[in-house]
Amino acid sequence: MSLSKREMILAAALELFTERGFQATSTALIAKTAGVATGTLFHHFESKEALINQLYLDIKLAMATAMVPEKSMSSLSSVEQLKVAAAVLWRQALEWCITHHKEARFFAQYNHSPYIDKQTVAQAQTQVLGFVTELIEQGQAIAIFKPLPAPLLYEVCHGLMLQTAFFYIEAESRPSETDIEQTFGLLWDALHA
Amino acid sequence: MSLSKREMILAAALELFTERGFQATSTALIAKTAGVATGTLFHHFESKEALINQLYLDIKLAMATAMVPEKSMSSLSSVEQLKVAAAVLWRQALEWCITHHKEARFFAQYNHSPYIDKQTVAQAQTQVLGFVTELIEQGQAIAIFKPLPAPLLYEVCHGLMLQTAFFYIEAESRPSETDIEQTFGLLWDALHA
Amino acid sequence: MSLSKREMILAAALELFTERGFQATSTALIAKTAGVATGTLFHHFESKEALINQLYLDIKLAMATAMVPEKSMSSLSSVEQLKVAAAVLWRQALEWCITHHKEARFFAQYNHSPYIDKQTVAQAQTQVLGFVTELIEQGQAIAIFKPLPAPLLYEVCHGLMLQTAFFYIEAESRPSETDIEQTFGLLWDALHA
Amino acid sequence: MSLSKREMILAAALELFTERGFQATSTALIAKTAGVATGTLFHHFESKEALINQLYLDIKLAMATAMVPEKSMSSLSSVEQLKVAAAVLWRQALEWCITHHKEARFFAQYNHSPYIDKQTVAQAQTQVLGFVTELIEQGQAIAIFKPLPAPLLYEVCHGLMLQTAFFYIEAESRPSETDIEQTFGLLWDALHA
DNA sequence: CATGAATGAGATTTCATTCAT
DNA sequence: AATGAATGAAATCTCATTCAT
Repeated sequence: MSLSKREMILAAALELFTERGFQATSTALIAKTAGVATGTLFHHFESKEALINQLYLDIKLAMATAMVPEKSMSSLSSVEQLKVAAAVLWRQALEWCITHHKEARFFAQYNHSPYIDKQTVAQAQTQVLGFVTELIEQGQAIAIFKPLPAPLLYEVCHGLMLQTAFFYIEAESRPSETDIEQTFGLLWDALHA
Repeated sequence: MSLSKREMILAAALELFTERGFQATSTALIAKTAGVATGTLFHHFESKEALINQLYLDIKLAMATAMVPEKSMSSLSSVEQLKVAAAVLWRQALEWCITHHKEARFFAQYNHSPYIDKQTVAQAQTQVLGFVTELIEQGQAIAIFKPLPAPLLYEVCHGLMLQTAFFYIEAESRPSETDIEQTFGLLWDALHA
Repeated sequence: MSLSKREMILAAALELFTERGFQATSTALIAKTAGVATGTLFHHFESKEALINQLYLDIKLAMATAMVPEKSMSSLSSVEQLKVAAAVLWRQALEWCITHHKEARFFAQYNHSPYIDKQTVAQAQTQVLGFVTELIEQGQAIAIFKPLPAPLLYEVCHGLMLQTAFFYIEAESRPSETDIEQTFGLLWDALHA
Repeated sequence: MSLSKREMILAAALELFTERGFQATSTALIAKTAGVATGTLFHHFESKEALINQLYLDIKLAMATAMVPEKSMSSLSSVEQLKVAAAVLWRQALEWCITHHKEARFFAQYNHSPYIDKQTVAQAQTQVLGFVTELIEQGQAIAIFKPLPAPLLYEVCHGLMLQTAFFYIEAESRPSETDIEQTFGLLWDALHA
């Protein structure tokens, strides 16, 4: 068996939650799809909600791993450096979303859903995607980003990226090179002081 | 009684859906909160889903009424005119959201929820908030907005506004005059070619 | 329909709880036996526990009604009066138990069970069977009963009666006149100073 | 490790069964509390029911050992001898219950519970506590005890003792010397012809 | 002896909706 | 229009027990 039962449950849940929604997916169906007994699901996850929260963290982590910059964001001191770093993150995020259809749809649907604990969201924001906040604060430090609250700008970045990715996924098309540059412009211009 | 039973049901549903979520709110609780019998709810609305869709339309309409410009957007030909018109819409929308707490939370939660029919969303977008799309197309016509797909830009406008409003609501604070201008900048700069 | 659905549920629950035990009786079986839908049970009783507590109170009340003395116990001043009153209660209680098989078994099984709230037991003891406590205190007032705590003596009365009734029920026999007198002796002699 | 795993399982079961009830205590919880794996419990006991029956027997045996008279009860021929012997048993039983809190609660709860086999109860009554029945029959032989069925009187002894012990345990107090004598009077007077 | 992941039948409870009054 | 008792399918979660390691 290449995947552990736990992993098969998570995979089945991702598939079903994005295609049918959280409430419309029964735990029995998840278990059946994963090829395990219903009890097994509850052996690995305390509840259906615990399962979706774990899924959220796992996916955020996978996305962050795909985006993660090699150098710390706190050493960027020129506008050019910052813009290049931001553009790289934007491209990585968009491309990951496009090659990870289900995961992107999952975010689009569950990013602000009541099923995900605020605690889980906060954990993802600070621990997993902390480098985005770092970049924002760095940009504000050298006064090229608008002096709005950093958490608001973080949400703006996140929201714009997801909206853009979701737009192409829904349209079942892919952004061209130009689209990527243009849509990055949405973000950069929005942030720029 | 100043409010009809139908109106009391809608008010109770708004309160409960935003505070507890759609699924966590039973029709029995809505009826009890509204002070009517369970059967009465189904006299006025065909189903629980019909109820939330009606609520969505009602609220969108109320918000649009508060924002609605006096002149058509299609007659704007200069950058200045467009920017002023857009700024007015931004301010009106934000202020309405801040004085209509529950309604704003409702949008933040249900704007992309599976409980709202795509048909209802489309109806709101074209009939009720058509002037926003008009403004976007006008701006693209005179080449001051980025030449990205108009529906994508519509979503960007909507998303940024809700995110901003929700940020202040969650923080239980109010945006200052400067905040309003600065956050409008997020939108305007994002759109600007 | 001679019995309301609520009453049919209570009757079915009494039958099944005494024959199969609380845990071994599913709510589905109770509903089926009562000839109603499962949901109906939960329309009338908040939970399975609420059902058994209600049953407990109902039965206690029925037993008390069968035993209830015409005069207040607090006016008994001579030993003879007290003994006669006590003997009458003993006989009434035993006879009620013998003509109410199921109910008596129910008490024997659930009187000190964890499924019955302490609150429910207390309510039965003070409100429903208060006259027993009255008799005990009256006997202590004229110093013919042992000066032990009244609640302890109440438990002794109750326990001896149930044990005796249960003994005959289990043996599937009935106490003779002499048995009733002799067993009353167990109680009276125990209490007597 | 001073206690074998088997003993730790029994100790955990006693604790949990008395505090939470038989059904509300899962085998997984017993194992966890005992610090062993779930499977281990089933190596030592065939089933959850076998476990509680073993516990019942162990505790009955421990109590009997603490009460056990040095001489056989069948050689008592005078009222005085009998009364002294009975009083000793009463005191021993009460004191054991008071210094063995959990065990006493266990009896109060499970003495007539459906989880304990009738066979187990019978075994305890004849083999372990046979001397009580012996004493009763001896008293009836010399006509100082009421001529009621011996098993009924055995139940009366047992019931009165447990009720008394439980009363003090619940009240979190201890019986004084006088209380012990007075409560022994409850039993002796009840039995006395 | 010991482990603990896996099982799957079964339990309680919920809830949108209907309909006789 | 208004009521609220009744429905019964379906959902989540539990748990005693097994067995491969």
